[in-house]
Amino acid sequence: MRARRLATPPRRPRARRGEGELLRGQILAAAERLLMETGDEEAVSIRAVADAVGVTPPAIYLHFADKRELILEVCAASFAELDRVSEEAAAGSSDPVESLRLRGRAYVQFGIDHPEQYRVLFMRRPAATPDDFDADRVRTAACFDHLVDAVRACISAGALPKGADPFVVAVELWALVHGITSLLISKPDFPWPARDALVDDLLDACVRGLATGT
Amino acid sequence: MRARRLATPPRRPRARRGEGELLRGQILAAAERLLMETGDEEAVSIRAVADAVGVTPPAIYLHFADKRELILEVCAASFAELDRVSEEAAAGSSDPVESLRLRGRAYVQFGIDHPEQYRVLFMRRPAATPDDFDADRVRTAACFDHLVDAVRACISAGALPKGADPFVVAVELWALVHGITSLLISKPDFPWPARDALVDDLLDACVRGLATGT
DNA sequence: TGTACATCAGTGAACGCGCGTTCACTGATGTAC
DNA sequence: TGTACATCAGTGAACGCGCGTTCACTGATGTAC
Repeated sequence: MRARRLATPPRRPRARRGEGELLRGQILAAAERLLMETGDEEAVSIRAVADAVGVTPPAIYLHFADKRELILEVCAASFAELDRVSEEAAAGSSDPVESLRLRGRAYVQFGIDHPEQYRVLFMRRPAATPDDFDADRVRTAACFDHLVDAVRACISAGALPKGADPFVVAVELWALVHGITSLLISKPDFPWPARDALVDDLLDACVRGLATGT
Repeated sequence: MRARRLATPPRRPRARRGEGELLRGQILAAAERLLMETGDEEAVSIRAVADAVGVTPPAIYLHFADKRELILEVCAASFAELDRVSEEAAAGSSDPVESLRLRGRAYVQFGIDHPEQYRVLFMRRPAATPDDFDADRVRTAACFDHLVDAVRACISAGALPKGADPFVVAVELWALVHGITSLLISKPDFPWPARDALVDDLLDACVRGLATGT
């Protein structure tokens, strides 16, 4: 999809001296807003962001080295947000398995609410440059670690076998909720069963199955 | 990623009269090969395909209305291939649960072997036009129906409860293997546990859990 | 057996597009004296 | 209190790129007479 250009983009008044950093925040906000509104990473071009802020394209380069850096920063914010809503939801119950359910639901809900961010975070081709990879890995791990902790809590509570590897179980649960989330995003017209029930049923079945495993 | 252009693309000899259809097949083959080699849908441009075949870009339009139609046809072939390898693998055991395991493994293996095709089929933004959607839905369903049948076999064999809805269970199992497959593709550098064991464990846990469900 | 002709299978050049990025510049604003 | 000046926060125009697609054409090939 190509971006539509405004005939006369409204011009933002130039920042006063010492307030140049204001633009940086506005660029990030505009980039995220474009991602939400267009639902298309391709539409978030340097020119489109500049238009949205009311500034000329070269002004972007006063605050970001290149396009990669801009997108990366937007992703970092989304990662933080996903981690935040997951933690918040998980705090909704003191029962570790119920907490895991809530966490799973929140994860899927984040994907539904921010499909293009989710796509960039988890469904994109891995970046070509090592720099991107490092940043990606660190952030994935940060978010993932909380899930591993949640699995440990289930093991401690006896809902999962004492001998279970928390990391492996976390990977399995991640794959599970990611599978639901990404399919909902990619195939919105498929006749899906009720979403929350799907998440709950599958998580429950998995936890039960792992609990009774060989 | 931008495609590199060859300085002097080798020229394909013109087909003889009545053999114009040969080019169609060569175009499809080249498009699929480009998808495999570059691992990037963006690299499969009309010009790149034409270069690969040894023909000029307008020649493509003698056989395909536009780019969309060309990509769609490549996808259809991949869908058929995925269905074929799944069925073949599933035939490897007469035990319905073991058969399901084999099917799951084959599905994941297909994704690993054809990451860019898998991405186009299952991880892409849903197409904007109704035409694309229809074709997509039909093909998804064709492949999906075999999974529903496999679930029915498990129910008949008593491995899953008599009251289970085969469609819902199939959706859950699809989400499960898709989750593993798509994460392996998107995050190849994540420290994944052994792949086949992951698929088997998760599928088994899920089937056990569903069997002992409320 | 020869030749005019229709057709098939393409070619070559160009269209307008949006993209990321660079470069030389400008004009308002605060500050030193 | 006034003014020269450095600096900050941008602008305007252009670069070369690859893209999908269109259009007028051409040259080999088979066929009808």
